[in-house]
Amino acid sequence: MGVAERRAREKDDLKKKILNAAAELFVEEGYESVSMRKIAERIEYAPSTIYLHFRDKADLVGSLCTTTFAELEQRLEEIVEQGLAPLERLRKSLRAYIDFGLEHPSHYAFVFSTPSSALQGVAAAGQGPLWACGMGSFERLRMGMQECMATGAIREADVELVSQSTWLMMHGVTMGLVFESDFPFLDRGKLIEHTLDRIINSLR
Amino acid sequence: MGVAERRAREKDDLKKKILNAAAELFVEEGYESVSMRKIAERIEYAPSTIYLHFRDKADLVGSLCTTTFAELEQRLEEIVEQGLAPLERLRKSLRAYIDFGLEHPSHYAFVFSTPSSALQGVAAAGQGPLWACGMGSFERLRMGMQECMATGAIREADVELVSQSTWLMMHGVTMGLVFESDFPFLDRGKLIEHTLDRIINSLR
Amino acid sequence: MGVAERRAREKDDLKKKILNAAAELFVEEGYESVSMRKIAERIEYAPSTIYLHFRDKADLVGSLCTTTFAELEQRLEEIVEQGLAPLERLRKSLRAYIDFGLEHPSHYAFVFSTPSSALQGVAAAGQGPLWACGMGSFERLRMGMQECMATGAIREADVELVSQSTWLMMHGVTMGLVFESDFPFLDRGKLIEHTLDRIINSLR
Amino acid sequence: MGVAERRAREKDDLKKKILNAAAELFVEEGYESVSMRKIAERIEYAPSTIYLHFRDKADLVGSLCTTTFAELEQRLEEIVEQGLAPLERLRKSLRAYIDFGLEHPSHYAFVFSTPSSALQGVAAAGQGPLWACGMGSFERLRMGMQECMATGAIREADVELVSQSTWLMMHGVTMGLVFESDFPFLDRGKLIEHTLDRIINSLR
DNA sequence: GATGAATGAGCTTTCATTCAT
DNA sequence: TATGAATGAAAGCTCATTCAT
Repeated sequence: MGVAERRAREKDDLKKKILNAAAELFVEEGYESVSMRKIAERIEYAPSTIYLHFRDKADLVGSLCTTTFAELEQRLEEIVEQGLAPLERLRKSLRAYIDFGLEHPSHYAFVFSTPSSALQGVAAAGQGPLWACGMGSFERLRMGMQECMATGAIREADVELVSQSTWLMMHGVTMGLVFESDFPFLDRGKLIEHTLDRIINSLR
Repeated sequence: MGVAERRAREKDDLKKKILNAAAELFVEEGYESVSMRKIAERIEYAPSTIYLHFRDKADLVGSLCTTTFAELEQRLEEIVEQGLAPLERLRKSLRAYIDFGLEHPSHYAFVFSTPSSALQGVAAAGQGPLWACGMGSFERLRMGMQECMATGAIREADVELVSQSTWLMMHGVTMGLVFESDFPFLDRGKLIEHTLDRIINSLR
Repeated sequence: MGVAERRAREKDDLKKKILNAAAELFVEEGYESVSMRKIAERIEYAPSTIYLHFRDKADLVGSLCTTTFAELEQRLEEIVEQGLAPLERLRKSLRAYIDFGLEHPSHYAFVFSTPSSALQGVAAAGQGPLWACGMGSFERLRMGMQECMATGAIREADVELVSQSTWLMMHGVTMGLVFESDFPFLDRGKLIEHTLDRIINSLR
Repeated sequence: MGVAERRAREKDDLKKKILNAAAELFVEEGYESVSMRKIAERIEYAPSTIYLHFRDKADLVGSLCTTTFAELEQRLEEIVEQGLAPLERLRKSLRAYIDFGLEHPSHYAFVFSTPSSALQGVAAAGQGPLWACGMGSFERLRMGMQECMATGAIREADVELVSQSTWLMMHGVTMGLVFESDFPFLDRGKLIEHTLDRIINSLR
């Protein structure tokens, strides 16, 4: 039994290793130029080994997104559980979103900068468009927004409109910092806080 | 002399033809699905002919981006020439930026979501990172911002900080709308205007 | 002892199970589309288990052919035992040969249309060329022929020549019907009987 | 112009070289284990070069059959033009059929021993089942048969039945000699003539 | 005796690129 | 200036096989 458990754990470890290598490569080199071979090379396994853990490339990519955003959702969940005031909770969530992106630049960039046309197979393989796996998190944003309005923390407005608009701006911050990493940005922390201020303030 | 001129003109014509064909394919199918072969086919020349005008694919694509972003700069230039009030001019410029992105989604996405490491050639070919071809436009944004502060149209602040922050948000709107084209966004026009309101208001 | 016996029986059982599964797949999909994996799947064992019973794929397929052609020989044997008149016995044997081919098309085709060079293993594995497993049956044909001549049922002639010639024609009927299964043949039964008439008559 | 002609000739030569290499390999190793790579290797070209001459594997295989049987048909045509007596012409044609097979064992064997299941692509690619390209020759056999009956050279009978039956036997001789090349056949020439005697005699 | 993990060789095909003409 | 022929590298994926457990 101990043996079976260890095996299962090892198997899972390798799966994660593959996912991480894939995410890194996707961002370093762009989705299209990442091959199963390169992933295998990076983890120093034979290409065919990957197929023991993922049905095909689409399956791998699908898993990548799912696992990635599951983690984001969990972080947001944790913030909710802290029982903060609505506006503070909103701000913390936004900040967590950006931080998540900066900590997982590969995953974030992959999900949001892979043209869906390049991923027909992935969608076909199962879960619809890539961004779909981020919907849970978006849902949370919308709820936070609603709550803020309900408690008067921010101005009343079309929740959906405000949420989408907010996400777009947040997305810009994350993508910009993740991708244009060699752009001469000012101190990132300051830049993020300043932008959060603007985003939040424009809600009042 | 007349002969030499005609030749030069013809040479230039073909170069433009190639760029146009590439741009079309680029828009229709995205960077990775554009092949030298397809470009050649579309203009009814042999693939090898392209190499008489461009060192390689990266060179071609690089030219494409430069040319295209030159257009953005020109649009912003035209807005400047309209002699509007600073704030109005700023807003028009921002809107023009987004519109430009939506009209050239492939180019925009390519410039801002292609990791430089995926393009051995483009950078090597000369002009540094891809986003560099957008620097002229960023410059204009900064100038507009400065002018608004100078005339009191917006609050005084660190121009660079405010400009970078603004660009990040603008970038989010553009990238979001360009990339997640099947996300159930509300009416795009309304969404853009609403977000512009927020961005501008948060400057006051 | 009882234990050892049971084990031996079980081992043999699995071997047969493997052969049966292989034969089924063989018939359903043809030699090249049969993979060790598919065989293993069908009997619900791990692929590697097969290697405990057969040296390699060639060995497995070799066994398959041997086993199957042993059945042909047995059928011919049974006909001999029926104690018919020589000519009638000859005809029945010929018919049995064709029927056997039509009932085991994959095996028949495999044995007679697999170039030995494609099977490094089978020959190396032991019994020489694939067709060798049909030699026993050919032997019987020759004996039947001889008997017919001895009893005056057919014209005297070079037994070997007549036997080889007969086999060639028989082989054509079998292979033709087996392989060109979508050729618009007339009623197969009639076609076979007519051809048998010609083959037999040309012996008189 | 001379240049263009030479080029066209060279191109054709290479195409034929590819086809020959393919045919050889198909028979030496069996259809399924022949790869584009192996074909390329044999003619000492890069695999990708083949694709300059054939759209894909199915196209190559299709061409192989077409060209092969075109030659057979032409040989039969030449015999018709010799203006022989019907029965003699029939016999000569049958002999030509066998000789053709023995001279092009690779092509013959390929056409008649490649399971259609292995060739879905080929059929899809165009000309239906592989044997279809031999129909022209079969047609000629039927016509010869009819003529023999009309002139009383052979017994009256169902032309289609007799033709199919004859082809089956002929096919056996050809396939047997081509494929079981290491079987201890008697002198091939004698064996063929003897069998032809039997086939022809059984028509009277 | 049986297995799961892993591998290496192989497959068809596409692509950017070169070079003699 | 323009081309056609050719190439080498790479892609995703499958398979027979091995080996430690």
